[in-house]
Amino acid sequence: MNFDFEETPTTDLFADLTAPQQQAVRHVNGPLLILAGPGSGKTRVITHRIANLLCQGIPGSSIIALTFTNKAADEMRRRVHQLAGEQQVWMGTFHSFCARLLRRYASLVGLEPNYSIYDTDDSRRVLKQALANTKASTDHVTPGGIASAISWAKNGLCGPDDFVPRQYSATGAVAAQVYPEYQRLLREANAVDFDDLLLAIAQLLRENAELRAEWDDRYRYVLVDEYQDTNLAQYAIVRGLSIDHPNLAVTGDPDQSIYGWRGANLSNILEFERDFPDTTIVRLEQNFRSTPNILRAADQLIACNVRRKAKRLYTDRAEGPPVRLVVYPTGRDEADGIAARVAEEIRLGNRGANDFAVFYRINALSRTLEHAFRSAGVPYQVVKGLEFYQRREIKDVLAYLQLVNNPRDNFALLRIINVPPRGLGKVTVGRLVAYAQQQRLSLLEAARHSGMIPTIPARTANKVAALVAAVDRMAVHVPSGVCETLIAVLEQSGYRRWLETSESEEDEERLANIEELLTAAEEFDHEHPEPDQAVEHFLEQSSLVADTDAWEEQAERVTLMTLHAAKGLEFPVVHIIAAEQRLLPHERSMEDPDKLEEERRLLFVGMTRACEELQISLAQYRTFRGDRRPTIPSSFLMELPRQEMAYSEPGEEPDAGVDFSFDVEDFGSETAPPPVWTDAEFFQESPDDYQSSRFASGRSAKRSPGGAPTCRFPPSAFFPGMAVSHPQYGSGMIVAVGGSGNKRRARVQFFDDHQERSFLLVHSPLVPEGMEELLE
DNA sequence: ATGCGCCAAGTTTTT
DNA sequence: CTTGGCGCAT
Repeated sequence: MNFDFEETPTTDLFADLTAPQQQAVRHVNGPLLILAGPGSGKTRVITHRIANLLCQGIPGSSIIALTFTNKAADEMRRRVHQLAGEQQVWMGTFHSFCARLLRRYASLVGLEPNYSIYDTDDSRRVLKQALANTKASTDHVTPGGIASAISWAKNGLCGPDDFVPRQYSATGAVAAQVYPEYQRLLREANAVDFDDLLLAIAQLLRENAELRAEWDDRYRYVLVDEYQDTNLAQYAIVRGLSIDHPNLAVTGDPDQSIYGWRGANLSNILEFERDFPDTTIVRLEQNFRSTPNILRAADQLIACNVRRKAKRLYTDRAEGPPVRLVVYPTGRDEADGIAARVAEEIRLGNRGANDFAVFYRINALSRTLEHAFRSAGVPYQVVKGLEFYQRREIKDVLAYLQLVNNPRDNFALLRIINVPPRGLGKVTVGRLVAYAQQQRLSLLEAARHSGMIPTIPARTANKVAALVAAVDRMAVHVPSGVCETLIAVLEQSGYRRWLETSESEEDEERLANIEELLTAAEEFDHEHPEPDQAVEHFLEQSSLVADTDAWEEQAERVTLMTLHAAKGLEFPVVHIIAAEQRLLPHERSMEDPDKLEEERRLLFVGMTRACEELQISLAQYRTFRGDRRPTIPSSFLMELPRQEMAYSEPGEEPDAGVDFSFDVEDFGSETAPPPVWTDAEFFQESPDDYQSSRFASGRSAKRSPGGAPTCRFPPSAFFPGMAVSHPQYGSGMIVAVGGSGNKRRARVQFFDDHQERSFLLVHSPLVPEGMEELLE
C-alpha cells in the first residue's frame, strides 16, 4: 500500500543495523557478495535491501529474488511486504521462475506450453521405461544410480548428446545409453523433470542472445539467496541475467553448503569475485542468534574444513549453558531421554514445546523419536520431505488433472488407466502402447482408436472408450477453475465412489486427503481469479512445493526434522541425535574428503540453529535396518572443544566425574553390559594431538616407549561385537572388553586364523572395520 | 485380470 | 523394518 510505503521513512531501513549490514542494504549498482555467517541477519539484509531499491525509485518489476525453497521465498515476500507494502518484485524459487519462463518459450525447446512437470517418482517411471526400451544391461547398476547420473549431467548443462560417461563407470555407461531415450520419452509426453526446468532456461539464455538480453534488461536487479547451493545450471541462469546489468547481489555462506550431492558447486561462491569484476564484498560475521558457547563449538568444528573462506564468528550475547554431549545406551533410550527432558521443561513452565527441535541425518531416525514423544505426551510435528503431494491418492487424482491439461501425458495415463480398477490390465496396456508407437500417436489418442485396434477385443475396447469419454467430460470443466475440474475428475473417474464403497480405514483416510486437496484447490481458485490457466498453474505449484514448506512455525509442538530441512531456521533448544560414524558422517560420504567436509557443514548448520541450548547425542547401540549394532562415535565429536562441553550419561549430572570400570569377569560373556565411556576416556586427546598422532604413526602403529597412546582411536571407541582389523592378523571381531581408560582391553576373535588375542587398546593398532580409509 | 503373498531389495539429504 | 516388485493361484 502506498500509505504504508510513505509512512516508512528511508532512515528506518537502516535503523538497528550494524555497519556491514547497512553497507549491504545501501548497495545499489554493481555486483555484491554478502558472506553471511549463520544468524547474522541475512534475510533482514536482503529484505531491507529490496525495500531500499524500491525507495530509490527502482520499479519492483525489474527486481527478481531467487531462492531455493518456497519457504524462503514466502518469508522474503512477507517481510518485504511489511517494509514496503505490496510489490511487483518476483520472489520465488529457481524452479518456479524457470517453469514460468518455460511456459512462454516452450516451443523453442520442443515443448508445448501446457507441459507437465514430473517429480522424482514420475521420472523414475520414465527411466524404467527408457531402460526397458533400450534393453540396456542393468547388471551392476541401480535405477537410482542412473537417475542421479542423468540428473548430474543436466545440472552440469549436459544434454543427452553431450553426455560423456566417466571411464570405468558401469552406471555412467548405462546412463549414457539411456539418457537420450529417457529424454525422448519425456518430450514425447510433453513433460519435463525438475532438472529440465533449469537446463532448458539455462540453455535458452546461453544460446539465444536476443532473448537473454531481453530478460537481462527486464530484471536489472537480481538477488540470489543461498548462493553456495547453486549448481552450474543455476549459475548459468544467474549469469545470463546479469551481463548487461551486473547488479547481482548474492548471499551465502560456503560453510553452509549442503547440497553438493545435488550438483551444487561451491566454486560458484568461492570464485564469485573472479566471475564478476569489481565485486563489493560484505561480511556479516556478527551472530545475533546463539550463545558464545554454541558458536565456539560450531566454529571449531567448521575450522576443520579445508575448502572454505575463513570467517570470524562473534557475538555480543552472554555466555549460556555449555554445549552438552550425551551418550545413551541405545537409540531408544536416546529418544526417550530427550522426550523426557523436553516434557520436564514444559511441565516446569520453562519452555514451550515449540522452543525445541530435534535434528537427525536421515528420515528413518524420526520413527523412534515420534514414538518417544507420543509416549511422553509431548506434541510434535515431523517435517518430512515427502508427505502430502506424494501420497498415492493425491498423485492419482493429480494424474487425471495432468492428463486433462496435457493430453499427451502418456505417463499420467499409464498411472490412472486402471485406477480405480476397470479391467484394463497389463495386456491391454501393452497393446495400446504398441499401437501408439506404431501409429506415432499419444497413448490417449491410441485409446481413442481402441475400437479399431485389431488386437483389442470389443469388450475391452468399450472399457477403454468409456475411460476416454470420462476424460473428455472432465476436460470440459477446465475453464471453470481447479476446484470444479477436480470435482469432475472425482466423479467421472469413479475415484470417489471407489474409495467410498471401500471398507478399509486406509481408504477413508485417503478420502480425507482428497478433501484436503479440494480445499487447497478452492483456495487456489480464490487467489487466482483468471481460470483459464488455473489448472496448469495449480499443477505447477503442486509439483514444485515441498512439504517442508508446510511446517508450522507457530504451532505449540516440538519440531522433528532432518539436518537439511533445518537450514535457515532457529530454535532456543536444539538436539542433534545419532552423532555416530556411518550416520553423521553418513556412510556414503565417508571416503571422499569433499563429501566428508559437506557432512561436517551439515553438522555445523544443525549446531548453529540453536539459540540457547545445544545437545548432541549418540547411542552405544542402535537398531537400524532391523538389527541392533554397536556404534562408533562420530569422528566430528573429536573436533569439538571438548574441554568446555558438558559430557554426561543419562541420569548423570553433567561433568559429574563418572568413573565406570569393568570387571575382568565381563570378558567373554555374551551379554556383556554396554560399554561406558567416561569423560576422560572419551575426550582423551585434544584435536591437535589426535590429528598428529593419527598422521605421525602410520598404518602399523608402533608402540611408543613413553606410554603415549599410539592407537588412533580412543579406547572407548571399541565395543564387543564390533568388527575390527589389525595390520598383521587381518579382520576380526571384538568378543569382549574390559578395564577402563588406558587400561581398557579388548579380546578379538580373528577370522583368518580363528585365534583369539587380547590387546591393550591404547597401544593396539586395531582399527574399526570400515575406518581404514579414514587414516589414509 | 485381479489379488494375494512371498521374497527381495534398499534405504541421505530435495526442487 | 518398510516398501516395492514379481509370480503364482484364482
